[in-house]
Amino acid sequence: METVVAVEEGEGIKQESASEIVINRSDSSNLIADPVFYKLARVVGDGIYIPATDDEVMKAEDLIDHKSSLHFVLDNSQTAVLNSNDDTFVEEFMPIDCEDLLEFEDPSTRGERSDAVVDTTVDLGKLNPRFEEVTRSESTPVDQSGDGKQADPVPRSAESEPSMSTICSSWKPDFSKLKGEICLDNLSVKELHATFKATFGRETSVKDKQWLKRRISMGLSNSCDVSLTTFNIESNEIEKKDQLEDCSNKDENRNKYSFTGHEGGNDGGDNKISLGQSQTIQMDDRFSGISKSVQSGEGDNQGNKRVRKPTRRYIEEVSESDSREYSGRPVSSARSSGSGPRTRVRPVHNIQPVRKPLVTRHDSLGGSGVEIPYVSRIRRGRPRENFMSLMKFQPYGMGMTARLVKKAHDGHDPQSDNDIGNEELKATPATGWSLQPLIKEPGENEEYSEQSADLNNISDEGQMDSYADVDSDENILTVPTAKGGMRRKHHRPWTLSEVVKLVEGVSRYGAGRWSEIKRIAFATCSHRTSVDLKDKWRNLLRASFAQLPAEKGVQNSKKHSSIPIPAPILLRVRELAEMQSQVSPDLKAVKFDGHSGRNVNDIRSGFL
DNA sequence: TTTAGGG
DNA sequence: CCCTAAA
Repeated sequence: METVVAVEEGEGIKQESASEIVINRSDSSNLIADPVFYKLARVVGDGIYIPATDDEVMKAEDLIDHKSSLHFVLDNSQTAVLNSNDDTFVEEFMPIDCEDLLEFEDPSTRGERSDAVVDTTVDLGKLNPRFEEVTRSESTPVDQSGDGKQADPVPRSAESEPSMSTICSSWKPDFSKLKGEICLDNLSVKELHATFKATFGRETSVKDKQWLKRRISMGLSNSCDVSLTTFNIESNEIEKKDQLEDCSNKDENRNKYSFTGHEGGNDGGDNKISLGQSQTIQMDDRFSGISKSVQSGEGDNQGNKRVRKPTRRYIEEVSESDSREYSGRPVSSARSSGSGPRTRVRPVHNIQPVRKPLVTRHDSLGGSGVEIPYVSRIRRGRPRENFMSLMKFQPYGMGMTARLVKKAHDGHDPQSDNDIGNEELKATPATGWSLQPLIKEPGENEEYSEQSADLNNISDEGQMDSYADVDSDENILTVPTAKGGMRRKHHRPWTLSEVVKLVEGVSRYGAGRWSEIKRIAFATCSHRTSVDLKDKWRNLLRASFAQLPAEKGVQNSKKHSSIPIPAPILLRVRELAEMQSQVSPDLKAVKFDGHSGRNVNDIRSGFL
């Protein structure tokens, strides 16, 4: 039932294309759902997984299509199984206190999930490639006895999962509130690119509309912790490339991704994205920071041997090994383990820990594309709330993985690996002081936590927000822009997913409870202070009332350089504002022209 | 410390 | 985004 698609690469990471795609399919045919789990990743010499690039993902998808007409089954109730990996992951990597979340949880939805929700999972592979496989492969070599047994329908990886899903399952964003529909289908490739960028904070060169749409929809649906997201493809099949064109032609207009979910129901907020013709993707999404309660100090001992934290030594080695350029794969002690790259999978952590002492980062601000030296960060503001808890579990900043994700635009660039490396270097001073375990100094701690946060982001489909993450940190300096102006380094554009999280947060807690929202929804985003949220909300409000009337281009104003915010989001913003009486009188005038078919009141029905 | 606003 | 005032 689980299929791992891996692209293996030679050690020289740079030799990008020398990779082969390996598909291991272990099937336990007995599983009812027979869900197919695809994970796509590149395995480098050390056995380290590198997140697949967009291109790779595409290739893999094609490959999959051809090879077997696997149909992605959706039905049934194997949810737990599929999610298990994610949960496990979360358990270990996202040790955030869940209490707050629970607080808002609707009791009625609790515990219902098992029967009500059916997350059949079809991981298209692009979803969260690396974490999953890493996680599971470590404990269970693919296709081994554990999984294959009939007696045990549930993959071993599921062992420790239940708790999480139970606890947090109900905590999902309700996209139901996004009444508008996101008509990705109407967008041109170019527009899709813009949206893609807005969503993930990075660009892509993929021209495939279908792919872009899917990707974007996924990105929208899950904000940070994608690891928890599962998609359901009800149509049985995922249309592949052949269809690419068809889709664009036939369903150009009617094919829309719409968020319609219903919160109170059984699914407790599962969201569905209707793909128009025949596909329905169900997203089991939750607020970014969800995590299971992590009280046990170790949190990962019980039953999971899956993930191990990198040893300090490892980290040190890595950092020492290269101060020049990140080759893409840490030297890693892992190497010594020796078995074939494919068989031995190193814990994700190994990948990232690299706090490379590199010193520059490519900055695209202002379009000048300059290399900017990294400066040690100065802690600013408040981001620190959840850090302790985070650090507790992942002292070494495993979050790096996230960075591994290529932000590469589309993977064509042979150098992408390097680029990534550079980005990763970012906050680490050349001195390497950051190597020391957390608990050092405020600044450092923060960094670690940020990394953790990054992890979450990545998980989803691989790389959303990766760009943003990289960019974050404390680059307080200003950067020269092409135009000659000086721009603040700090500004990190809001990604669509962040916006969505914000909106969700406001819907739950209400505008004004910024700190709450920050804590919960942005727990994993160390940047974005409550003030930032507030400011962003202010902007959203303005934007929503300004642009809605036109209700036109979802993201047309290209001139505004800033990321376009999809109309549906703005709509939601407006609704929330209205219901919360945040609307200023003058703006109100505009709003009553009757668009919203839905009553604003039900927006929060499940909450407050 | 967190909010609300102004810059 | 930043800064500041007010709570």
